[in-house]
This record gives sequence, C-alpha cells and structure tokens, in this order.
Amino acid sequence: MQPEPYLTDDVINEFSKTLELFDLSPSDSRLFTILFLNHQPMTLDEMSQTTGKSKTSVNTGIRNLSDLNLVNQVWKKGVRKDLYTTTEDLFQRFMHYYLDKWLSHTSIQKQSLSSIENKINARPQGELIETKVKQMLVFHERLEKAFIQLKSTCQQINDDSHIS
Amino acid sequence: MQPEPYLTDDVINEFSKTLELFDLSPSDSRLFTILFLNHQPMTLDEMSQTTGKSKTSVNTGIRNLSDLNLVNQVWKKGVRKDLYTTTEDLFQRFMHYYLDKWLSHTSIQKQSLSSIENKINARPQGELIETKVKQMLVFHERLEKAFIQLKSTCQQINDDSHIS
DNA sequence: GCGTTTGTACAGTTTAAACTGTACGTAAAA
DNA sequence: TTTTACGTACAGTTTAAACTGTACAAACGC
Repeated sequence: MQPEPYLTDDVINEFSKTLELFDLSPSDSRLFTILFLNHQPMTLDEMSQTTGKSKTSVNTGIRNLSDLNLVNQVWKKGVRKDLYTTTEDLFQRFMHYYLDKWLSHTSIQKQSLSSIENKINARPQGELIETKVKQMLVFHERLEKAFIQLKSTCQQINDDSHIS
Repeated sequence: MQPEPYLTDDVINEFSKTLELFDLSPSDSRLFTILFLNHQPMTLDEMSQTTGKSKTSVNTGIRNLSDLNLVNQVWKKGVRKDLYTTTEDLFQRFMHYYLDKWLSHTSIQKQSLSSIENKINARPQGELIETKVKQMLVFHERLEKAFIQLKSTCQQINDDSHIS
C-alpha cells in the first residue's frame, strides 16, 4: 500500500513524460520513475508488483535501462534477490546518453555523406543530386556545432552544481 | 527510373536515419527525404510510386509532415493534382520544432511539479517523496537552462549562415 | 550431495501501429 | 450539365512491438 497513491501516481506520470522525450519507451520510463521514487533498491518481484507487469517484462525493462547506464545493480548482505537502483546524477546521465547518441550519429553521417559526395564527384558529369547532398552535409555540420555547444553548456551546468 | 538508384538509395537511407532522431517515424522520414531530394514538387501519385506505398499512406504521411511545418503545398498553373515540397531552412525548422517541444514540455513539467510540491507541503508532516520531487524539479530546471542556451546557439548559427 | 529459489530464454498471445483498397464527396474539364 | 479525376474517410488487413506464462539453468541454503 503506497501513501497517497493518487499523488504519487501524478508524479510518476508527469516525470515519465519527460523521460519519454529521451526516447525511452513509456513502460521503461514508468519503470525508471518508480525505481527512482523508491527510497530503497528494489527487487524484480517488487517492481513487478508495483508496475503491474509480469516479472519477465520488468526484467527486460531493467535490462534496457541498464544498457543505458540508468540503473545499477546493488548487493545487500543477506538478500538473495537481485537489487536495482537508479544511478545518481540524473541530468548528467540523461544528457550524456543523449548527446553521445547525437554526436556519434552526426559524425557518422557526415563521413557517410562526404563519401557519397566523393563518389558523385568522381563521375564525368556533375549530377543534380550533388546540390542536395551538399545541403545535407551543411545540415549535419550545423547539428554537430549545436550539440558540441550544448555539451559544454551541460558540463558547465554540472560543474556549477558541484561547487555549491 | 531514377539515375543511379543504388547511390540515391544510400543517401535516402542515411538522411532518414538523422530525421528519425527528431522523432519522425521511419516512413515519414523516408517520405520527407525523397521529397527533399526531388528537384520539383511532387504529387501524391509520384510519391506513392517512389516510396512504394499506397496513396492513402502517402497522404497521411504528408499530413503528418505538414502538421510539423516540414512540407508545403504549392500551386502550379495547369496542374490539377496537389503538389508538395519540403520547406526551406532545414536546420532552422527541425531545431525549432524540437526546441519548442522541449521547452514547452519542461515549462509545463516545472509548473506541474511545483504544484505537486505545494500539495505535499500543505500536509501536516513532511513526506519522504518530497526530496524526490525536489530532485525532479532541479532536473527540469537544468534541462530548461540547457535548452534555452541551445536555442540561442541555434539562432546564432542561423544568423551566421545568412550573413555570408 | 539435494532441494529450493531466482533470473531469464523462449513460444505464444495480446495490443497497437502502419498500411491497403474501396468508396464517396468535391472540384475541375468537357 | 455531365463526366472525369483527384483527395481523403473508413473498414479491414497486415505487421511489428509489448507482454505473459511456462520451463529450465544457475546460484544459494541446507
């Protein structure tokens, strides 16, 4: 029995919406939020009960979140079941995950597009598509610039919070 | 018949991947890219043929993209069919869409969470959940700060490109 | 060692999204 | 006006994702 279930439910729903913006599925977001709100690490069975999903389902959810470094497994003496908890530094983690994803993607795309551009240039006649590819390259360069800037902003935000 | 179909196909696939990062569905991304690569505005039938999807499907895709202000309908004298083209200023459009989404979301969430916080504070005894809600608020404040900064970065990138 | 508990692989089911074809309303052409 | 052609609403189908229950293998307590 949760204290004030309706209020907690509001919190869960609201925060999950934010996490969905980070490309987490609704169920994974919800699972993360529940785990985050809990004051102790949770077992699969507990999460299964709280989410109302099967243990298998929770298991794959936890695996997803672990792959993203958003949850950690912890050990507690005398407890046989696996215990999980959310990682500290929410902001840092999420932004890091997101920025990494974007930056590596833009980097790969830039390479890929300029390789294509070269193939086109190697042709005897210039092709119409060349203009478009060039536009795409510019697009990715700007994206990259924006995200590099964002990354340093985030680092600064994080540094600021550690001073106080 | 497309010129060098395999090369064009590469370009389409690569660029679509980028658009998917902006929360477009794979099909919508592909549709947008095809339209973007075409040098003239396209009709539903042309897009249907090029994508290999039904006209109905293309129609809903175009509607999605229109809702996001990513394509425009254009008129050409003597052509009965509806003609569509992608909007200019790719970078501007996509970032604008994305930043708007994030900023309005964080703003709403901040409000929502502080309202919840107030409800908790109104209680006789402080609750454990309060700490967590506070952490969520801080998280959203940082997000907002980061995105406001990103927004101004994007404006600057855009300004720079218009000077030259 | 043996029995019990826990996590997870797998097959089957449910649920939601994407897609298709028909059929109709509307607007242009004759 | 009649005819033709186009866009789109709608119902049904296909496809993919999320989820469940069973069944098994590894880990623990005895």
